[in-house]
Amino acid sequence: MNNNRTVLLVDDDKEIVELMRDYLEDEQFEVLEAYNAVQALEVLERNRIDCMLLDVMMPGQSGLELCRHIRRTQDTPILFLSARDEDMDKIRGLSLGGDDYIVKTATPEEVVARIKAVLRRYGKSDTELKLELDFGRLVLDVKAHEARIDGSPVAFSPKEFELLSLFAEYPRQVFTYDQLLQRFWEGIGDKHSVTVQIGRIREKIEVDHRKPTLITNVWGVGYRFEGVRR
Amino acid sequence: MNNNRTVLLVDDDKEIVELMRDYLEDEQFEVLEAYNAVQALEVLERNRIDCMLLDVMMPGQSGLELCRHIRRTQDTPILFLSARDEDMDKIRGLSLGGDDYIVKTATPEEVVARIKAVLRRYGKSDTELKLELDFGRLVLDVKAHEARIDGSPVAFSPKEFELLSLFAEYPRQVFTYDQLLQRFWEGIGDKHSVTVQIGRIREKIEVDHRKPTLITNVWGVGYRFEGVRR
DNA sequence: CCTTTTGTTGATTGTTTTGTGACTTTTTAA
DNA sequence: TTAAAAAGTCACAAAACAATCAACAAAAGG
Repeated sequence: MNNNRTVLLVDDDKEIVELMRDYLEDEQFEVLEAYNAVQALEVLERNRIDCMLLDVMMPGQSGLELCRHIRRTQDTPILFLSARDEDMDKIRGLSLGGDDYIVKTATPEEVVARIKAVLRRYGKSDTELKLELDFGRLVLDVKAHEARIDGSPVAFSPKEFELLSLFAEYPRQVFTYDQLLQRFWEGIGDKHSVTVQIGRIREKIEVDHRKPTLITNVWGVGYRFEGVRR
Repeated sequence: MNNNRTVLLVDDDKEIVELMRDYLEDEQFEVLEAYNAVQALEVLERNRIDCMLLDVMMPGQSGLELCRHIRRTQDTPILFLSARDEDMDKIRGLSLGGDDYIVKTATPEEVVARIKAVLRRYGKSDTELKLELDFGRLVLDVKAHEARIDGSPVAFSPKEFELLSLFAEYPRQVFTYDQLLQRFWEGIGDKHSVTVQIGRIREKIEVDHRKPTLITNVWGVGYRFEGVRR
């Protein structure tokens, strides 16, 4: 009897599947495979899985449809795998609190780390989730809606705090202007608004806000949070 | 004489109740059952329970109403059982630190584990044992429904006292307008009511009610109690 | 039945936030 | 090296928000 966590890999690229399987099995995961949506559904009928790694852009848009189907029938965390950032909007519409998404350029180590993170988060309840995000100099107390720099509280506006929380929840992940606009400006708005908002956050959290090290800009793409959880 | 923990199961689906009862009795829990809100209230009148497992979506919205009633009369940890994620907002408004939330796809083993976790957490907290909340200048005697400022009793209206007690029980935690409306105004009502009520409490507990230090506002979010337990 | 207490609503005032435009600086690539 | 594009800064005005006072309605108590 195997008591390990089971992960279902769904990707039409066999090489990727095999690569990921090796990594995951090294980490004591039980791995199931599927190369298209139909196969995935078959596997899902016969097996109980803990988490699914899903390529969104398989032939025939079927990745998204598969996801929709799963969302209707069960509540399994999904890790979306996507080559392009543009699909993000669609994915966001389908994803739930336990989900995550990864760009294909990510290393297998990163993917494994994300899967572990998702499972850790999912197994726990809302109340059990760690609510203090500690990055050393910067600490976010989500429950108290408070940010502290070097121990002392610093006031953030609602939008600032929401933005910062999102960044802090997903360190080292790039958020594009479009993603941020979608999420915090209802899709309508100017890149400029993002820039200004980021600037205001930086003023408060950076040592030298002219040379930001905590929220860095990825030229032509967006922003990334560089903090490391303690 | 049975010295075990007592769990009340409330769900209109008898199968689920029976399934859960078997699992819980295997784990040496004392189990009480109810198939609707009315029955649940009857059971609650006659028995002391340690924890309640409550289906939120029973016929007639009665799950949430039942919860509201319990929250007004006693402080028992509730494990919310819900089929969908959408109910989360309402639940969050009613739940407290000790509570938890489970989706219906969870296995019985998971549910049992969660119940144990909730009881472990709940049993530890000494907040429940002490009936006097002492913040120095302000002392709340929750049982006696009495508040004292600098030793002398001050009159609070029922709503004022309930609000203040909630804040005092969970210092530094932000309560949003929505959460407060859910809990004290049956979900219907105006933000304004909250503001005014807070204003009246502040008049009584703050040194300078123009510059509140005990109940502070978190812009665009809600209120937070800043007192420190002695 | 009247008085008192308690809760809600409206109007007003003062404060905080936030998007925008003008302008500067940095980065990239030719 | 330079020009174009992207990012950053700053200040200002409009919009959103909170606090307060006062008036009103509803409930409770005698």
